[in-house]
Amino acid sequence: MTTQLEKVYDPKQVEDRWYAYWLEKNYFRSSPNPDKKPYTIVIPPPNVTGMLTMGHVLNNTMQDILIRKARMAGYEACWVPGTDHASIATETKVVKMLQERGISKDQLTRDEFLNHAWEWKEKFGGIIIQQLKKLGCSCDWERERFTMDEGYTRAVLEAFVRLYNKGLIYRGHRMVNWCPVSKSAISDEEVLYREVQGKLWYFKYPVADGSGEFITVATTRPETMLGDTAVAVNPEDQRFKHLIGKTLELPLVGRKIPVIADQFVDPEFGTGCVKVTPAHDPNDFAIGETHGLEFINIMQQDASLNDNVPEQYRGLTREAARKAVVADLEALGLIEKIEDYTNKVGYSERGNVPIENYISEQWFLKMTELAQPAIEAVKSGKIKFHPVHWTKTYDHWLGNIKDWCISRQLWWGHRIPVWTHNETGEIYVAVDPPADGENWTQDPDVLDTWASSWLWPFGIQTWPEDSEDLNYYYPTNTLVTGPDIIFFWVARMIIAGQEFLGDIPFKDVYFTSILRDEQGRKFSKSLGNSPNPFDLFEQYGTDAVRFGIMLMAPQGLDVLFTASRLEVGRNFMNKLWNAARFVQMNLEGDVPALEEVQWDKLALPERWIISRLNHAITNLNRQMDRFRFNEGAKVIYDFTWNDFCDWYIEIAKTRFYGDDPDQAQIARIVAVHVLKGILRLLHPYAPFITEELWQHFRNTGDPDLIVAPWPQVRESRIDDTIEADMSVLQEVIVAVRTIRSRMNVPPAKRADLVIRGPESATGRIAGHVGVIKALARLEDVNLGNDLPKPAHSAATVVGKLELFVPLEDLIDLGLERARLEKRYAELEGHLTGVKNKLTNENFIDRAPQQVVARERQKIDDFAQELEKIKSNLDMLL
RNA sequence: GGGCGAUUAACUCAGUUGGUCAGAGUGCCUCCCUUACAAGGAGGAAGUCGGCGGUUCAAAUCCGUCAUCGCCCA
Repeated sequence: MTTQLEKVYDPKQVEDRWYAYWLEKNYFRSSPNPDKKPYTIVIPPPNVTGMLTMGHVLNNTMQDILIRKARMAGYEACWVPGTDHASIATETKVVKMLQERGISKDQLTRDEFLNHAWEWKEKFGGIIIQQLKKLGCSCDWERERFTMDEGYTRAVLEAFVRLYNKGLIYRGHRMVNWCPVSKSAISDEEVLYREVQGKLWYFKYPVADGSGEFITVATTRPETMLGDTAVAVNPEDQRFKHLIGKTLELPLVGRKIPVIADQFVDPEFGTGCVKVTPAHDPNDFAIGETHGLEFINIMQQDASLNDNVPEQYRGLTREAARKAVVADLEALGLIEKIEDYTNKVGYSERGNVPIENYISEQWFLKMTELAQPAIEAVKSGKIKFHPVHWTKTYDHWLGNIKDWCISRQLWWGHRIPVWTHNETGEIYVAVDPPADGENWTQDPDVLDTWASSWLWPFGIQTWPEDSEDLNYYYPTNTLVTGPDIIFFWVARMIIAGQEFLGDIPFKDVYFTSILRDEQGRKFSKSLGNSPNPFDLFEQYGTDAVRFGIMLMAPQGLDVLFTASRLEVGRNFMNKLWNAARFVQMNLEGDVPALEEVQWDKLALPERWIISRLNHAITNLNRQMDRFRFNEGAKVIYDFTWNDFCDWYIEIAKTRFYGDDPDQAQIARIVAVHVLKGILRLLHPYAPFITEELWQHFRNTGDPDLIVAPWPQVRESRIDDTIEADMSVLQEVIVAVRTIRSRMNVPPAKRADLVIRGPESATGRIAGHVGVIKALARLEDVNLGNDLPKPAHSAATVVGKLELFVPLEDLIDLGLERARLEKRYAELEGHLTGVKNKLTNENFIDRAPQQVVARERQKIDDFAQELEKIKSNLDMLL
């Protein structure tokens, strides 16, 4: 028991101090302990260039909750942090930084560029790690990893070599998604499709037989016609059968191209004739292969036109080329019409420009075979998804998986470990370069970043070397991540775990909500609608932000985030603070543990609050076990605010200020016991304030809260009879308060109360008249079997009890009648409903006995209350 | 085109294997600066559980269908 608490909780005084203390005490540190079960989480490694967003706050708070609870519950809790190197994003930033210094990437050698990149990473990378510390994350920072660390890099290369040796990796000229900004291939998953208002241009291609006949094709991309090598029609299409096999002359280019027949062509679309550009469209690529067409690449890496087009178009951007082609065809009278057309265009996720379909030589990973164990792992329930519906999305993707393009034409990343002999052309694939390096040339490409982060759950350990850590911590327990990377990362990690370790990487996957603003728009940099977490920490306190966002994150739905909703969190922290402050004000010296008090000395309210506490522990455990972070927060909130503050503390006041020192001491013991229980339960959600308060209440020998034991449920302390009795007491108090309020009795005025009812009912509350008096602000309270209704009194019914509050001349008969009539009408409604049920023979026959009995009981209760209300109503007339 | 999800009070959400008078927070109304907290306390009003149909003794809950909104895939 140290110094008095301030009147208002001030997070700034508290947060950094405790974080530093925990670090100093090494509480986040984990090492294999054979006496404990491990509980492991690997952080979804944020981008090394990244800054903390509200999405990170949501996601990492959940991980911290899980890990802190596990630590308290006696697991060897280990949360491994780290960052990933984010090939494209980082390289883009470094290129931009160099540009600002007047350096272009082309002027630099690869090594020079990488030196700049590392320098940049050392200077700016990892800001987000510091930010996670502000959030309170209890990661084992000594285990922090970066995907381009030396050990991790070896793991990535090892994985490549193993897959290559199994024949699962191949190199080939394929059509890939090409980002003209980063001048690199990207995977299917990195392409985002957007609806674009475009045009459909109808071009006339002349038949090269001098007949003057034309074929009209429709296209959304005029500039690609410079690379056309055929026109295709459906073989069944009567309109064009006669043209199949004929030759066309491609306008502007003059190339002779055939008319071919292919089932693929949809006669309904456009004109039923399609231009075929095998080098720049995936469908046309397939047609080109079937029909042995010429593949003419007309673009350079930045999507400007190359030398395979007529001179006047060379070097034009695709946009300029489109204008030029349309204008030139127009001039030749070869445009039949132009229509408005909405289509979906693939955009590069990083470059934010339309991608090109581009043929180039790339490395691919065969996925079909690898996917099978991953499908099985989830189907069999070895890995559980929360919410479960994501399994369908997962199954569908893996069931239709295509080969993965894993090479990127970048420098920042893991360089593909393949060397070609300068003379013999021999291929060498290994983690380490060939001994006679000068005779070999290494593949210039780097691996897709996801082809390194898919190893994360074991790449952070010593893999491929075996070790105690790897064996102890793998498989990990829970992965918390966003559903937007279910394919990019989650599915691939499962594949990698099965492939390289023969075991799943984690047992549970929790998919977080996606954060949106009030209008339902995703938070994004470009919209500028994303709040800065640090402003929120400043404004509300970190605990309040953590708790508030947990409270507002629904299951499997997006979060409509508004900062003002964090007020609930702030208010709650302040409420807790003041409850603790009040308890502390009433303590005298050390408070013994609850266990040292004889149980039968505890009165109804004390037994009740302890029963409620045990309920709260049970409910919180249950909600946490099923990853209902929002429901868990609510359990703590409701128990603390409603049961503890609104009821127990108010009752404790009667003990503290009463004349029975034994009861006062018991109330102190119970209040401290419950408060410490709350602090323990809340700690994972709100680590700072709880640790601070704990230090004011800890007894000698208590550990720090972060490592204090998680509360155990004591089944024997959950007592339904006690809870039922207490709820009668509460109902009586609320009923009197309602009468007072309705009858406009001033709060300061003490009223009297007569309680009439059978001994069986009055006996249960007779010992608690003091509590009723204090909480309902009463002077005299009389209980009895056949007390008369006092004159001029308001009446109400609680169960078998009739309550009368004498109001002398204050009573407003109109108000009282209205109040009783309302209740009367309600009861009649319920009674009719129940009667209808009970006169239904089918119900009596088929519903379970208990249900029927319950309805019979209800009919009695309603009828009795109705009777009492009616008689009181009659007396008013 | 295929799939997934949502629709419950003015707003944001709970509602477990179908069975108390459908709940909470915010907001709203009334009263109160009562010796923990006005970031508070007490009380109150507020719902055709998206529509229609079905199963059942009984449906917010299960089934079908339609509507609206959102997401993913093609």
